[in-house]
Amino acid sequence: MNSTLPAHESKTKILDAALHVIRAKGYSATRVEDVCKAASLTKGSFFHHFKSKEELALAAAEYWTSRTTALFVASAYNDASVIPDPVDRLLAYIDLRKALIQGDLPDFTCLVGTMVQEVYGTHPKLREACSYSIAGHAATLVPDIQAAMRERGIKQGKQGGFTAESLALYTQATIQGAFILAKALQDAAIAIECINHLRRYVELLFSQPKSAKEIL
Amino acid sequence: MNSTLPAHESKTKILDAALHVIRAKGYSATRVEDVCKAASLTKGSFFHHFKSKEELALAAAEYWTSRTTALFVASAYNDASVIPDPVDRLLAYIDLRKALIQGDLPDFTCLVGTMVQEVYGTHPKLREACSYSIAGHAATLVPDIQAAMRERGIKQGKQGGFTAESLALYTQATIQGAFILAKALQDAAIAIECINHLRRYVELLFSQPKSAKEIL
DNA sequence: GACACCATACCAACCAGTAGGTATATTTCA
DNA sequence: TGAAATATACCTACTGGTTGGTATGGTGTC
Repeated sequence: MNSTLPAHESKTKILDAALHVIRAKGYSATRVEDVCKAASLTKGSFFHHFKSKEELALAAAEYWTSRTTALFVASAYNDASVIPDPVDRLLAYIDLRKALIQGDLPDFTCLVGTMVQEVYGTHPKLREACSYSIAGHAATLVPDIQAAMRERGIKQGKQGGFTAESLALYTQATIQGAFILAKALQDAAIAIECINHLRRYVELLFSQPKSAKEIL
Repeated sequence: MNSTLPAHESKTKILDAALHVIRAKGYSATRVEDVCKAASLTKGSFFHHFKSKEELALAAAEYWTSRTTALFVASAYNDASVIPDPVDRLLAYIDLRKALIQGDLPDFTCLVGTMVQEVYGTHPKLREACSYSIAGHAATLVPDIQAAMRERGIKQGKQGGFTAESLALYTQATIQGAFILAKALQDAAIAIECINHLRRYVELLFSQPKSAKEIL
């Protein structure tokens, strides 16, 4: 899987173009010529680098995964030596997600979240790649959530309680949903407000160790 | 706008078919023949009832809006004479949303949430219809949220606080995002877990009037 | 001169929409 | 009343533009 380090500049240009076009129009509606035009290349070049449109989408999903992973790794939100409290690390992650909401919708929305809605029932490999991207990213939050739960004396439970994994996935669900509302209402501000609610939830969950036990 | 009461059975059959097919494959990838086949009709009949594919989608969005509105009106979750406490009404709504998650993904996911991701940048009228559906539904929650905030002494504020409208939209974002995760992970259970978190958030928000003032 | 890279020209399949027909209600009016 | 006129509902067959993918040929580079 060397597609995480694209060798050729043209291939990277195609992938970057795909990221933008697919996020703007969805997977089915993007024509490979749209991508070519956005990359300032022709179909000859495109099909030299990619066997098919679906393979492009697959590569784009992997490219997206590596790009976003690098972005979050570069940030220090989950570095315990910088932010000692796991709850603060979680909140820093949420603040980072909020800060990333800038520019036009195709610039900050999620490629795989957009694609998976169209392909989950028809393109198993693509669905798998999107799933891997989302679940993999969520998994990076689990250690901090577990540490936070341990510190605050919240135990993983099924009956009324919650697991660290489910909270991690919930953050992603909220963010994906925030993007949908932003697209529907054509307003990035609503996405930010949604993330503010997510932040408040995390604060409430981990800020009241005593009463939390009773309620949860 | 009499499309909320479709006169002809065939037209209704086409709309029902469209609801299912679009939720399964997305808007762009659904061919009108897919819809025709699902409705056991032919294209001739289809284009007799609808001018174009886009007009079908528009009608489907309106149909969806009226159908879902009727469903939630029929339920008593927001009837103050049945459930006196506004917080309990909110929680009853959330429980209802959870209970509706049954069957296959195309059966319980949201038509307009699926469509808007594909069309927000290319089909203004469709985007508008989707936006109307989501925002309109969210608006039905606002009175109960306002009542709950009033009772619990939570004031609408920008600085650190939140508005009833933003919380209403947040519930919808969470649910939409839960559907995305369910599609990605091919598992309805994850959607239910997300809604459990949403429920917990609402509980936490409105269950601690004293400490809430400090935190918020 | 061989190979990677990229362009132009082209093809075959697909698909939204049309043409034109039949059958059955519904309305009009002698 | 009942037959002609009209409108509605639905069908089969076709078309024309689109689009994913190919064939082929050129150009730079090792």
